[in-house]
Amino acid sequence: MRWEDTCNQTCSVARATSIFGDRWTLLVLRLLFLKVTKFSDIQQTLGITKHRLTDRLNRLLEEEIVYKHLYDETYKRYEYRLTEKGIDLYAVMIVIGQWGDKWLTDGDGAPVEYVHKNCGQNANPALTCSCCGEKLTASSLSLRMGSGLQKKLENEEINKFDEKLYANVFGWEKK
Amino acid sequence: MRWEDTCNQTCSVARATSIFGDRWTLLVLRLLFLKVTKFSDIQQTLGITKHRLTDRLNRLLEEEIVYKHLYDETYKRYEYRLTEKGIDLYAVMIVIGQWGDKWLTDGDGAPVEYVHKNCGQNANPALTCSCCGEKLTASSLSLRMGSGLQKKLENEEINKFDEKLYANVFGWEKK
DNA sequence: CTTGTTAAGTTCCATTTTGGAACCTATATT
DNA sequence: AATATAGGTTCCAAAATGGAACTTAACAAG
Repeated sequence: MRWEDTCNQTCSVARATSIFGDRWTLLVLRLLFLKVTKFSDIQQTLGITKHRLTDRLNRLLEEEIVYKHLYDETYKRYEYRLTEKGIDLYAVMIVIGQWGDKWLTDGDGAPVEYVHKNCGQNANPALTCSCCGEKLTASSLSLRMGSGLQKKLENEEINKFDEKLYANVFGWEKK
Repeated sequence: MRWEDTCNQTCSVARATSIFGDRWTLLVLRLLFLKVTKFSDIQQTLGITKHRLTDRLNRLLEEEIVYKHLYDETYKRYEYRLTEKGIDLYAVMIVIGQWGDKWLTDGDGAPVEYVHKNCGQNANPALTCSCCGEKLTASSLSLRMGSGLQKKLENEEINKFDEKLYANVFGWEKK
């Protein structure tokens, strides 16, 4: 499988990764959340080359993760803003940042802290179970087949890589 | 700035992204969480070439996100297992998967669901404030400087890209 | 009206990364 | 002695990336 075929996988992590799991894209998205939205500002803040940035922004436009918004009528200049789909990636940014804060700061502590506006405290965002509210850890979750996979199985839309993966996850016999 | 210099940024998202924000690495990590841990199984499940996989696994070994575990004494075969640092990335996987479930499944629903072992229900993992327990959204958080950034400022360890970024985030004047 | 400036690209070309296929090595099986 | 298998490594072509120069549309200054 070539990299560009990962978007055809059934797994949601793979499909999402096929969009932003490459060089620069996550860093661009991070800047959009931080309100660095103009082409030249993004380019200078990252030090990325212009054509690379053009490429990444076009991909995000295609995927409707960002849209162009006219911010200067006279010069016809556009900034890149997150759509609802894009804003929904905030959890991804937060969680990646939390992991970096914990494991990559050499004991200096987080460079930036998140304050929860509603309660005024350091939010210290954590993943919890929507049902019982408990904090989730890797060992507290188990997997089961969802409707998306069932439908694909019925319609035989499962490719050989999917098959190999889910054979392992759900213990199907391998040929 | 070249891609390989992103690891020198102050921002935790940038530092984390410099490790797994490239082609294949997130997909490899996902398989390790799904207990696909042998070199050839990972290679065949992804369809990645062997030397590319070798490269990615070596990087994860260097970063101490995975370690090698002897699983076959006679053949001297090793599998790749997540360290504590690696297991801590489970939140990243879950959140990326959740986003994919919501935006990339064409209405078919999630291929895989998470069951919370403790309460037996569909976990539907959500980011919440550790202080008050409320669900967090992009608009409910604000940023403030943390000790990591303060120390770097005192020691003048801020590069020009950091400076440009934090000038924007915290409203410092630009030259 | 000519020159200059700025944001946002595009083009060209060299360098780096990735993909495909063949080859290598240690261990065990036939 | 030949074959199989996991886990690589090597070689080379193809694709992605980086650096620098060029382009375009809009206006501003002299």
